Amino acid sequence: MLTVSLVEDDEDIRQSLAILINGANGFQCLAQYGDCPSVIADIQKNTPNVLLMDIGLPGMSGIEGIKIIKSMLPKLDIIVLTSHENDNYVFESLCAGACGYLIKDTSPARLLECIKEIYEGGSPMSTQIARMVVTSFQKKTENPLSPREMDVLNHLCTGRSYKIIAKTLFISEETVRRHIKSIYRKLQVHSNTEAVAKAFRDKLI
Amino acid sequence: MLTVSLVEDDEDIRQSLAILINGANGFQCLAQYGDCPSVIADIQKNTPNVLLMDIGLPGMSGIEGIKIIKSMLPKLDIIVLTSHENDNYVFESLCAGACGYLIKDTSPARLLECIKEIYEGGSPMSTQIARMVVTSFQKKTENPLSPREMDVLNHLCTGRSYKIIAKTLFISEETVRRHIKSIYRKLQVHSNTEAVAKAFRDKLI
DNA sequence: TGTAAAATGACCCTTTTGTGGCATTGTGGC
DNA sequence: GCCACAATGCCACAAAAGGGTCATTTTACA
Repeated sequence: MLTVSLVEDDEDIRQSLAILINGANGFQCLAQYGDCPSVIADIQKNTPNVLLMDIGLPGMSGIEGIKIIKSMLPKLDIIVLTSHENDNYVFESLCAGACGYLIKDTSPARLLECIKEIYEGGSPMSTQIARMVVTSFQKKTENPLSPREMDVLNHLCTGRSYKIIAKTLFISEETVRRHIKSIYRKLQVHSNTEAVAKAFRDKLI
Repeated sequence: MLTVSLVEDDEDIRQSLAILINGANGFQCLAQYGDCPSVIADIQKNTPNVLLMDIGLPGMSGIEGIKIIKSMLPKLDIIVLTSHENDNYVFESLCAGACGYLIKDTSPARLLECIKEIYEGGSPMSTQIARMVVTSFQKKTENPLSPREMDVLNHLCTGRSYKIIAKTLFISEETVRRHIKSIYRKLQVHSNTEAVAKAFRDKLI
């Protein structure tokens, strides 16, 4: 028996979901919650196989809730079920620890299938959402830095000093310094840490 | 008419795929290649809507090939079609620029569906592969750094000097220095750039 | 209640960085 | 051939960071 708990502030939707789950063969709705604090208080006593949660909740945001729940039960599979296919919500939910992301117009049959999928180690999401995720994975094709500057930047990321970088690349320390100045100008930063952080955020490395 | 080109070293498989695609309504196989150099040489003259490629190719690896092709045609949709569901291949392919990842036992009907999906802005992949991608997205739940150390690290990532961090956090510069020493010890690094790089790689921030 | 970890602060000294300006050589595109 | 840009190099000085060693207070947990 696959147990599912629900977090959803809309009474009607919550009831419908519970009926759907309890009516399906092999599924059982373990608990229902209307907000984050209640699920956080109860989830360790009543742990379901899968948690289905809305993120547009009153009070504490669902994203925050996911983070807290995940810190308590790292292995719990959480599916976000929301009405908006907004980019930020998708990324924030997945970063926070959700493993699946569905929009509310998902058909009942597909919803049950997704619950089964996540339980079996999958990550159900629409193919459009998968594209968002994959795209954010990929390195930038337009890179303002020259190949040599990338060399220097890569060495910088491993914590090497200018002196060591110079030796490694067979150039003088002054040239390393020159490349770094150029990197700072192009990335619009003013220190090595900021350059490294920007390089990671912009997916240059 | 949706045009598809193939990169696959196995003559038989390539022929079967071409027959499948040409036989389907609304699909056309534009070109076939047996290795990366040939597709790289020809793809700009004969650009398909979707490129279906194996990555276990003789000579230049498919991953390298994808990088080069993507740098020439950033908007081309590439589906990796491979026999192994190996973690590294998945990540490397997606990082290199592939938008879909299918294993070779995908049914002909599903394959056509996937080609259509990627063309329509989706990212076809199995739900297990989606899980790998999503997992690699998520922040670490075990974080060796204390909350205060995380504060300092976050400021470090924005390129702030110890002096500024001290002012912002209402502590002395010496305490900032102390936290940083502690961060270095825990992350086993010896410079600010290395700490920032490790924090990003370990998904602490 | 004791102990460990977190958070705070200080001093000293060496090394590294950031920034300013200046200059040469090669390479690819128009 | 000219121009932009990448890549190379040098000097000097102020600011920042790294690595020691020292210490106190609070908090959390067994």
